[in-house]
Amino acid sequence: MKTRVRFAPSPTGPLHMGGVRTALYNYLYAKRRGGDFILRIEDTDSHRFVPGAEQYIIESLRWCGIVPDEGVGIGGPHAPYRQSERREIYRQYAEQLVASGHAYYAFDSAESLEQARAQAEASGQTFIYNSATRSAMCNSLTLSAEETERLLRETDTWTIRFKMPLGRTVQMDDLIRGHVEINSDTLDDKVLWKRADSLPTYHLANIVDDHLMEITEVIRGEEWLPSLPLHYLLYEAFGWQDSMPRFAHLPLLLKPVGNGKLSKRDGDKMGFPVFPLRWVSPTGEVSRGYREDGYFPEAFVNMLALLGWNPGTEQELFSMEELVEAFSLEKVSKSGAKFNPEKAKWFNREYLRGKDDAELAEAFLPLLEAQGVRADKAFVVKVVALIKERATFVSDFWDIAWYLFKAPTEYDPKDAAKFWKDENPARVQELAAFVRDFDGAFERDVIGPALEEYIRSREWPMGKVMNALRLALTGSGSGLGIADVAALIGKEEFLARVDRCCKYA
RNA sequence: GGUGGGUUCGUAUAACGGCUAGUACUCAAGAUUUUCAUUCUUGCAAUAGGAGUUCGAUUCUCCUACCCACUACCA
Repeated sequence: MKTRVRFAPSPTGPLHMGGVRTALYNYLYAKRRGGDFILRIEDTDSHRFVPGAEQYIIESLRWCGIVPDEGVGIGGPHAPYRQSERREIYRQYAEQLVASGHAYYAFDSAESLEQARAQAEASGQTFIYNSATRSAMCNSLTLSAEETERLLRETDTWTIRFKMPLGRTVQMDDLIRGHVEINSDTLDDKVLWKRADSLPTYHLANIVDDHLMEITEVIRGEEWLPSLPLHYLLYEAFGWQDSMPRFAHLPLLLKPVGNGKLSKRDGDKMGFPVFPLRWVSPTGEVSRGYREDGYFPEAFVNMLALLGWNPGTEQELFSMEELVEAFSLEKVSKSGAKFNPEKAKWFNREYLRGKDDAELAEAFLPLLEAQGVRADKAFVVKVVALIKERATFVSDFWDIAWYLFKAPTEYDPKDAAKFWKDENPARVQELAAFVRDFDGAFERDVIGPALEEYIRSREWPMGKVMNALRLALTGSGSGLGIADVAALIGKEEFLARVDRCCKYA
């Protein structure tokens, strides 16, 4: 049987990086087994629907290189893939369950449920709508057939609840957690059909769609583990247990410090993105994204892949193809993974170094333009080659190498005090004179050694003079090698900068 | 409160029940370099606690502690 997995987010806001990881693991699992990855949108909660969220999800997956084989935005043999467009499908299944005695109509008002809960709480107990209490509630099991008929006909305020069996030990198997069992008496009669918007709840829609779409493995977040027994029982009630998918519940992504799962707040507080892409909420609130923060999608994906999974080898850098090749659910860990923003940066640094100079130059060009600099592409390629080992993001380039594009107009006071003193200004001027008369090629490996040789011949202290010269050329006492700077800015600019610095002082 | 899940250096993780508990990030020190960064080398640092099974337990069992999730007509 062909492997078919799905990622089924709810469009209630931007896709969290934990969600991206779930999508990624699904994708990797499918591709490893030559199967299909399906994107299904679970928008059965009309109240929490957020405009733009679905497009955001699609765009995020695209940016990460997680390409669905079927689903919203792509289509496929099981279309539509948006649950709100499948509402007619679910109704019959919900009623089938009522007909077979696995579910029933419930007419309890929100107030009466509230009251039941309050009452239970007052006596120190928790109200559970199940075999222990359902006989005292208002539903098709307690009402006469006629009354039920009447209510169904005359009102539209009914729900369908699953009739949780009494005294069952549900035996479950999870691909990551192994065997899990639970007594059904601790579970409640979950609502399968909501009166609120005439739609199924997650549980019903999810099971029906996974069945209809021939899903073979359900890989989802750990927060779903508590509802796994209900899902098992639902498959059983439908008589679908033979084709029931296997389940894998992924560990949660936790906040970098302290306890609890990673939330949007943590990102804001600690200065890292929680979302793949920048998101502007309908109320205008902005959340930063990995893409806009300058992360390469490959780095983001690589980092995410290793948060909760390991290849069993010491390899850390993986292309998507390599991830597909190496991925297996057996190597997914059980415990939650604290996200480490520093490691995320490390991954980006590694990927930045691996990029070729022309590509990086291309990415740098717009930033130069924003700084009002017009630069020749070939020149930028040379600059990038020199600085990429010093950067984490392309956006670091300007701060690292701005002085290769324009002359400094100010000089770091501390460095100036340290280096622009004693004989040094005079020495730098003498060096400039030497450079003026220098008729060798103005290249790194020619002018560099020439300068060194001159300094040595004059028996000046190498470090002090070089730093004074650096100050003149770059405005700072630290940075790129003098030979590189000199070669890149050229003889004329070299002389002009020394001249300007001397006058400035 | 109830139910379920989890627990190896600060973090991510490795270790068929068997070497001195490995690797990466971070941090520190040293080397290299004209400075900074890079690079290289070295170092710091962990099996939550307690019983049990076993010749031997990070690994299996139980108890305790702690953490997390769920406990909606949300997903």
